Amino acid sequence: VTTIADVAQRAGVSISTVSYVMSGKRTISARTRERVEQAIADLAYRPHASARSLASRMTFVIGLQAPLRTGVDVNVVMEIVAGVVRTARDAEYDVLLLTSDDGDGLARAAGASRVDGLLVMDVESDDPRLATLSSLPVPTVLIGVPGEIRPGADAKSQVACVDFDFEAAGRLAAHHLADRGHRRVALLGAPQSVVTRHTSFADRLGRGFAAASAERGIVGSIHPCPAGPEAAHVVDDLLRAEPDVTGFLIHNEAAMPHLTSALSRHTSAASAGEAGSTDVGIVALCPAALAAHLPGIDAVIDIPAEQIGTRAATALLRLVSSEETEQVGLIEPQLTITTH
Amino acid sequence: VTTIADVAQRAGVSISTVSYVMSGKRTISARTRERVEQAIADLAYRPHASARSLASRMTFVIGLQAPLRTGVDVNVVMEIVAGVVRTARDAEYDVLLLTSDDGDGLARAAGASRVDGLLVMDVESDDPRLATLSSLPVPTVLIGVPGEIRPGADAKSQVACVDFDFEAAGRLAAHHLADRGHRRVALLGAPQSVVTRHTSFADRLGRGFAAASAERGIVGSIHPCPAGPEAAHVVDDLLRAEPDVTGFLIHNEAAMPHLTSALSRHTSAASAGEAGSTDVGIVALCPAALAAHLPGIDAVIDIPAEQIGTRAATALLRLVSSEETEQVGLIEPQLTITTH
DNA sequence: CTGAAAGCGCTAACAT
DNA sequence: ATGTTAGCGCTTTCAG
Repeated sequence: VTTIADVAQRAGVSISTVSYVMSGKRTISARTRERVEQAIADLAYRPHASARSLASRMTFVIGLQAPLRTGVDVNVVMEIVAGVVRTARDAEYDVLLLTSDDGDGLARAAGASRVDGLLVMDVESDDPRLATLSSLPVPTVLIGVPGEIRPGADAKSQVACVDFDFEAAGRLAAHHLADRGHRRVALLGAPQSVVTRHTSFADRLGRGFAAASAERGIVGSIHPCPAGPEAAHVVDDLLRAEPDVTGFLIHNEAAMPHLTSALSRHTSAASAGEAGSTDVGIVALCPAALAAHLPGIDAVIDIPAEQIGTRAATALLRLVSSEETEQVGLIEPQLTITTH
Repeated sequence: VTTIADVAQRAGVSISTVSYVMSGKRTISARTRERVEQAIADLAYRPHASARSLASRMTFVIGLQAPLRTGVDVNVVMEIVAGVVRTARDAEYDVLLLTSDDGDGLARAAGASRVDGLLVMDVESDDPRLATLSSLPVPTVLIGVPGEIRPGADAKSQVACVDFDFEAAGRLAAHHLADRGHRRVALLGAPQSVVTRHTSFADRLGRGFAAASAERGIVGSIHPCPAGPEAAHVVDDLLRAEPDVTGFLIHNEAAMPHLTSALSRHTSAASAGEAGSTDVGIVALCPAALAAHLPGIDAVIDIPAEQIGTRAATALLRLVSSEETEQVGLIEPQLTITTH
């Protein structure tokens, strides 16, 4: 409960001097600075955040709207959040956590001047929040790329966004599988609910995968997968209906272990029958750490989750300081061959 | 950027009247109230959070320190966080997200009067933060139970805490296995790092499991498990060294599928040898949703993660309003027999 | 039942 | 290089 006045008194200076030594916004003689800093330390003084923000019109807080549903992608969400928080902290910012199901959380936080900027995760291709966002009094960065925004489109009035380039990842995987000689490939992806909502990343991944398959003249199909062991049924059904599908891109954290084991089950069954003829290829799209020990995977496309958070937060902090920033920041996918 | 003065002017009343209609702290005539509310709606007025908090000395924000590491327990952490945020929102509070690796985040947030209260997750048995906490200018609730605190101990000056009763869960599981006739039981638990840190829940779970095993005259051993497929090795090694261990309590989200499949592998191998003689029992300790589809599990002890968050937040909000609250709130475990 | 006015603790002109 | 002071937008006495 010590105020700037207490510090000023103890240091024998005016309160503005104290303020200025803290902000560095004007030159202070070494001697006074020293005395003030001493007083601050002695009193363990902490400026009152609300007072500061009322006077300066800066809160040093950013809002982050995250999907706190359980199920898919928890690891990725958590790492992105961690990246955001870390980056914010490095810039002396704190993070206010909002959830996707808190309808007007964004408007509330921004309207009450509780935050200097907003980060929105879990974007959908045709996201209804987009309209609202542009009318908010603070800058916003999306983590995800809504449908209306295409890299290269005339960038006026677009909301800034940052994300992993799922479309490129889909293409990369399809090309890799085609290169390996697979003629029929399948994307085992996000749960139906995610697809139905047109969650941005699922749409983009599918689009890239389909486009590259077509381009290479191979047949690519897309199959939503539920979380947990049920995912194995999708594999079973698929391979029963279309036994000649040999290339797979799997992208579903919660189903990953079940997908790989179901696939390897089929592989060994098949090679037991006619040895050597089965040559299944599996590309996993997930955080590298998660894929590291999964058996049966031929290649991994890493989702650098924390980096996504870092990059988004960095972009937002630039906007907050009214600096320029990329309109669409896509993180390029990288495919790593797994050696067993 | 509309202020309370704008509203007052439009409604033809004084500033204080506007303030009072919003707070309900004094009786207002129906007519004035109506006009003011109309003006508020017309102008889409939002009180400035900092101004309000500077004047009222309340921020309507609580701080939540969460472990954003990836790996163990991500689902549980996320659900707890979701419970906290939801509960806070229902009471018109927002949540400031701090991370465990942000050393003085708690002191900073509290010292700068950025929050009205603090929620601390990821407590260790002998947590160094405890000393600091009691000196902070805001009330605090721990999610987890540090070693010094025992239910029933003289409750002065203790920090309030809320958690799932892991000790009781350990006991419950051991008793269940003993009831089923298992004479040697094993706890396949958290990774080594968590145990080494003396994370509160791991300590308590092990303590309860060991105590109840002793009480029932059966042999109980405890085995940390790494996340991912390596967890299977722990099972293999254990069963090679001690083939007569037949009862298992498994508690490690990230290893769960690998543990169950490793165990069932051994089970079927054994029963192939001498049919009928093998009678393995597995109790899973994890969110019920996660265990729902896992094969080979005989019983589940649910970790009601969201409820933990809800209860902790509720306790904190009571403290913030200077109401009384439980010193130690332990959520009782419940064992459910799984029917396949 | 309603107004006027004194702060809340700080920043940023405006002085010197 | 430092001090003085007018607000920032709101809550809450104090005064009708």
